Amino acid sequence: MTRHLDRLVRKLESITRLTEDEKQAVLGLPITVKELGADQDIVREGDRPSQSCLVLEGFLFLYKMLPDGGRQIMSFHVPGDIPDLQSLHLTVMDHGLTTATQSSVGFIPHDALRAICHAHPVLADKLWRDTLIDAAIFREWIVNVGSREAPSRIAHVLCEVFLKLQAVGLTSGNSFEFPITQAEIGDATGLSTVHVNRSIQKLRSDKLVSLEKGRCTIWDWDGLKRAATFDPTYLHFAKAE
Amino acid sequence: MTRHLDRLVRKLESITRLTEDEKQAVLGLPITVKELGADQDIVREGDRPSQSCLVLEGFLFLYKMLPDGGRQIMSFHVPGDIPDLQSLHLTVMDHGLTTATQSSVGFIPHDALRAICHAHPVLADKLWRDTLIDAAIFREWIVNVGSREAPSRIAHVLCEVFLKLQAVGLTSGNSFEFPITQAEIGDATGLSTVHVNRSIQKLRSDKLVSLEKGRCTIWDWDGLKRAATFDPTYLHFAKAE
DNA sequence: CGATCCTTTGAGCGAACTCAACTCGGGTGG
DNA sequence: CCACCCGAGTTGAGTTCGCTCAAAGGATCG
Repeated sequence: MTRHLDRLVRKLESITRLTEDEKQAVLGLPITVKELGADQDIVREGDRPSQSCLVLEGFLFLYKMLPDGGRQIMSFHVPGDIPDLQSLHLTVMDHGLTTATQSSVGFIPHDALRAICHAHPVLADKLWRDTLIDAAIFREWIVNVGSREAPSRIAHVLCEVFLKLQAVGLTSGNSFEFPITQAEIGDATGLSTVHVNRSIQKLRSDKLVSLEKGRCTIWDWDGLKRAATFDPTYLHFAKAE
Repeated sequence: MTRHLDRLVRKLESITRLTEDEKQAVLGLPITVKELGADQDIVREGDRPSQSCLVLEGFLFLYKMLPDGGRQIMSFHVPGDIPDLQSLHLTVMDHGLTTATQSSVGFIPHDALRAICHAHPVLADKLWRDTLIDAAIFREWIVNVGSREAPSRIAHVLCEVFLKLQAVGLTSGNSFEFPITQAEIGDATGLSTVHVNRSIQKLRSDKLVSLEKGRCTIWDWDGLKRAATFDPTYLHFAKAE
């Protein structure tokens, strides 16, 4: 239990400060752990879940299906994230949540979250902050798909995932696991699979990054940031504020 | 004072239920009203505001400037909205907030908001919900700029603004004030001004909507929704849940 | 009654799309 | 053990949606 909730504590400490008391409260949350394969829906559009999902291992993403059969991915989630914490106060899911890879997730009942929030109002503010950072990421994604060229969009996603993983200690040097297919990258950036492929080749030939066998290695962080016009302010890490 | 805060009460009642007690608490918030012309920045990227802004009259939008001089608008805001409520828990602004038109706005100190949240934990949850709905709107905008064709993107924005205005009683029949320039619509949808113009002509010739002299009239709501692939679920109105 | 901002139109260009085929690697079963 | 299959990545060619550049009409206002 505690071992799993450590992931959440670490994530929260990357975006805020927790008192010892709050830390204990988080570690005391009830959690049910579940192993899932790739491409498993955790919640679907229209669901009314009574629990939220803490990522323990693997990659998840939020998405909406389009009438024409297309799919728009709206965020990637890594261990420590609670991708559907919002369902605590929004009854009906307006999007789906799926595993991109084999994953381990923990479910925390809404009742327990509500209880902890009312018992620790300042901790509630910090969970609120977490959802506000998710919102800030959505805003940045609007910029990404709305105004950047194809290679920049992809570079931006890579910068973001790298920093999110680094914040919870899941990078090794300049590289990290990134088992996301080019089709998924396309759904996240509003590009066709073919164009994603050619754009990645561009990033590769510019010696910025390599992306193969489910692993991403950043050869030139400054160059990648520049290509992405990436500014990490929107991630609102604690150490930056 | 109370007269101004009525706007906020009405907005909150469109997305949640307020007890009499909570209503009184909201109406008791301190507020400083200010009249602003068009194109006035209220907060800028990098600011650390100590108050949030309640829209009383007019249109506001959130935006980010791009290195190339471009601008991405990430949301439009109408009376009753608190576009920067998030600054309550995110120290540094990662975007700007500007008036699109002559506007009247009220400023509410963060201290007062924090106090009301800790005194009324359930009301705090409802304000949290409000920010979560904003996040849901950002998600839908990712879909909008990421996967829809030009006329659909514009139609979608019109559907959204119409329902948001209707929820606070600011539509008259099938029409509403929409004093947003085509250049701004372009910045919001990731399209060039020229292409916005041609796309609006398409919507017009399809007899869906007219858009002139700062007013939008919807001739065929179902057709417009269809063109936009608009599903209002993401707005999370109280009556729908 | 210019000045200015917004909208509209025309024409050529380019980024990204679609369709289609081929490669490569890992798994599975005969 | 190899043949096959399937999913993911890659490549080529033609097309299209939306862009840029440029300029001409309205509308509104001092």
